[in-house]
Amino acid sequence: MPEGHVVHAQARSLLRTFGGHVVAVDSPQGRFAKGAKAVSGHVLVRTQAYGKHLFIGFDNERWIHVHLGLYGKWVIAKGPAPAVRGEIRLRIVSDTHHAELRGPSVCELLDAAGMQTAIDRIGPDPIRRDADPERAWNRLQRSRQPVGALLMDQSAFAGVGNIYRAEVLFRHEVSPFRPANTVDRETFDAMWSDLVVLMRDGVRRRRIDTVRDAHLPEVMGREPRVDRHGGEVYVYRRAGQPCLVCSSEVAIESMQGRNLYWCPSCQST
DNA sequence: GCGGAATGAACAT
DNA sequence: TGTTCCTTCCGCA
Repeated sequence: MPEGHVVHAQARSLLRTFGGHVVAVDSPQGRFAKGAKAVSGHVLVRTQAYGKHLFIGFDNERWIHVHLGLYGKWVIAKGPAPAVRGEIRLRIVSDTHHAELRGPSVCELLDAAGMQTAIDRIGPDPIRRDADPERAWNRLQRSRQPVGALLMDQSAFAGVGNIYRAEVLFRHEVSPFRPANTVDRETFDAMWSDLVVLMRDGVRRRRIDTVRDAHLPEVMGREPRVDRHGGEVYVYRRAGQPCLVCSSEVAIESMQGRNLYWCPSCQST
């Protein structure tokens, strides 16, 4: 159930754990049996994260492409793999460690060309050093969609999910309903730079903290309010509670099937 | 123990 | 706009 920062952290973790090692790969659940067989016994040589997409590369030029969706989960641990419990789509085992993947929305085998095709569909990712923010700016300028919807579009802002969307809009006092093409360059630049900082920080901490650095003096010194997702936030999942800055009630509304949280007072335009 | 919701996105209608 | 994928966790009996 991750946004992009978790996927990047997992990519690093998988590389640190299995990189350079021959691994046994299987699919106890059976749904990825063919793909697993194609890479099992090979060396896991690299991993890549683009937005919420994870790619695991092997020494036979094959990649496993994983997208966790809403439910997917990795468990990476030391020691031999335990007896199979539940539905394990993909399992990676080395002499010293094992990893189990459950519930992903995507787990497929790709060759180099297939991987490139997949990457081409993904927009710039603020966590990646090679991200080109101009691509995001171009999308923003050309879209009349609400900016709150465009921020969730993975071909425009890769890796941004419901929490980062809500929080970055709050931090820049932008209404989620403002048409994307009315956001000026200065505001976009500020939001992009902020996403770079917040999301990279998320990779390190493995959680989303947007209040931690107290970007607004009004919130300094307040009691931390840690959401059960494991981070400290301004508006995400705080509907009905007072805004940490102005004390108005945080609002909630469904936007394109997802719960959107914002402060109608701080983010009036 | 049960129901609902959840950091997502493709697909049908 | 609604359904589906399919897992985990939480709040509430």
